[in-house]
Order: sequence, then C-alpha cells, then structure tokens
Amino acid sequence: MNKPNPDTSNDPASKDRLRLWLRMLKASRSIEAQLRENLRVEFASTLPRFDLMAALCRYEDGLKMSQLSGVLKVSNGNITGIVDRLAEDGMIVRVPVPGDRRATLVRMTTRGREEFKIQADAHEEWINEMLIAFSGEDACEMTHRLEQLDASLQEKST
Amino acid sequence: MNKPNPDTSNDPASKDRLRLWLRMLKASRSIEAQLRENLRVEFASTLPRFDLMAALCRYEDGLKMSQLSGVLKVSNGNITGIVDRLAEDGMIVRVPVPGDRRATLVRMTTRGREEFKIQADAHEEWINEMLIAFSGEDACEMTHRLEQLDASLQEKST
DNA sequence: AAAATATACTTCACACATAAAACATTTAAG
DNA sequence: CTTAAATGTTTTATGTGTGAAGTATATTTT
Repeated sequence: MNKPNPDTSNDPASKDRLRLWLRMLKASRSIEAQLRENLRVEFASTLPRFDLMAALCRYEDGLKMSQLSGVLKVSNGNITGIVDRLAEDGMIVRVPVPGDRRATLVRMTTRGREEFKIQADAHEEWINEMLIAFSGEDACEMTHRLEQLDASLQEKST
Repeated sequence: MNKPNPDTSNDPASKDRLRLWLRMLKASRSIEAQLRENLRVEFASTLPRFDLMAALCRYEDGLKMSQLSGVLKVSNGNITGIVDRLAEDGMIVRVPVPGDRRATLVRMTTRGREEFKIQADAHEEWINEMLIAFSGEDACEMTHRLEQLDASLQEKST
C-alpha cells in the first residue's frame, strides 16, 4: 500500500522536476494569457498573427507557406488560415513563386511592417513590465539555463 | 533614424527580459507539444482532459462547473465541452446539486480514477525524462525563481 | 515519355479556446 | 410578492490547433 510507482521512485529528483514543469507551465500560460488579452484589446489581433508577422519580418524576401510552418512549428493547415486572415487585413500578401506553381511566397506589406513595428514595441514593453521581477542579470542566467534545457530536448528528439 | 523606442530604451534590461520570455515560451511549447503527442498516442487523450481530471482528483467531493473553470483558469463555455466528452467516455459524472437546480457537480468515476492514476504516473515519468538536464537542486532553484515571478505577476493583476 | 513518388498547399473533421449572448434559477429589493 | 439583480451553465460565433485526406504540380524512375 502507498507504494510509489517504481519508474519514478528510482529517481528522487523526479518530483522536483515535475514541480518545476508545473511552475513553468503556470508562468508561461499566465504571461501568454496577458499578451493575448493585450493584443486583442489594443490591436484587435492575436498571438498567432503576431508570431507569424514576427517571423515574416525577419525575412525581407518573404517565406513560403511550408517555411512558415517550419519556423513557427505549427501544422501546414493551420498556417493557411492565419495567412488567409492576415492577407484579408492587408498585412501580408501571397506572391506566386516563378518556376513552381505549387508554392506561394508570403511577404509583409508596407502597411503590415508599419503596423507590426508598433505592436512589437508595445509587446516588448508589456514583457518588460511583466518580468520586472527579474533583473537583467537574473534574466540572462535563466535564459542560459533554458538554453541548456532546449539543447537537451533537441538531443532526445534527434 | 534607428532611434530605439523611448519606452524600452529607458530600461537596458528590457531586451534581456524579452529574450528570457522567448526562451521560456519556446521551452514550454516544446514540452507541451511532446506531452500532447504522448497523451494522444499512449492514451488517446489530450492535455485539457488530463488537466481537468488532475484538478478533479484533488477534490474527492467533486467540483462545480464554475469551480473547475476557476481552478483551470479557462472559460466556462470551454469547460462544458471538455466535461461533455470526458463524461461520454465514463471518466467523470455530472451530479445535480441538491438545493440549486442551476448548478452541476462533476466527480471522477472509479474508472476515471484508475485511468488517471496510470496516466499521471506516465506523465511524471515523461517530464522526468524531458527535464533530465536539471538536477534536483537546479530544478528547485528554478522553481523558486518562477515562484517569485508568479508572485510578482499576481501583484500586478490585483 | 509514362508511371510512380515526392512536394506544396488546402480542405476536412475534430478538439480547444475565448467573449458575448442566451437561458434557467436563485436571491435581493422595493 | 413581484420585479430586479445576481449566479450557474450552455450556446454561439470566431480563431486557433492537430492529423489525415485531397489536389495540384514537380521530380524521379523505369
């Protein structure tokens, strides 16, 4: 009775790691929820739209649908819908790729770039306020640890 | 030209905090995606279902819909759908609340409790493997920092 | 060059997620 | 006691998110 599961009882750190994950999940959900709310209220937009524009802004020449899907790590079908709506709003355009009629290039419009600049500045300021509990140094150290985690996660999936 | 936004240029730590957030988001999305995949493949289930059962298991007497909504911090309407599907699968039951015909109490079934126990053990082991890059001590320290963040976030929203 | 494969994207069926409106019931006010 | 306000839940409209199937076009094999 009350015997812990053998798999996890082997590793006394298991509970500590679980606690860490639950904390991490709570913190990131909480921040994400606030960002979504801010984007909705201030810019009538959403996080996926913001993320997609952020990705596109890093590539002056635009990205193909499948590249967007890879960069944002969401499914192909999902990208279709987000691009549809952003295109309707005139933030981005679909451009045919010469020499390959299957593919579509997606590029920011001038209006999209202007609008994104405003949103990105606000976004940085929101984050700055929410993470005010971390000094610059604290933040760098946490980032470093999370980079190690990321490296370790990539290893496993390879 | 090239003048940084005045709001954020005031605080030199702003960029460090933004980097931290992007890392945190990447890490938690990556872990969440793996958990979702595991739940789907191993148990034909989802993270929202798992979360709801986890919440319910902490309350032997069950929870009302609105309490579930509060504990899980998702909208009322959302809870309705997840409860519908879990009830269809016999994991939980809706029980009328005597004296208040508006409310419904939701409780785990015996089968639900058995099934959740299996899933929760697997879940802990998945997390243990994914966070293997952190020693028990590292994990505790990170948890501590995230708790500080959480406290700071709660403050602002109050 | 015809047939098999691979690639790029969209569509589909489903499960979440939200805010807002609708509905039912209870409680409070006058 | 009857209306008004508050509470508890569901419904609706919309926007993600997924995996799998479908369509169109390119590429490779034979």
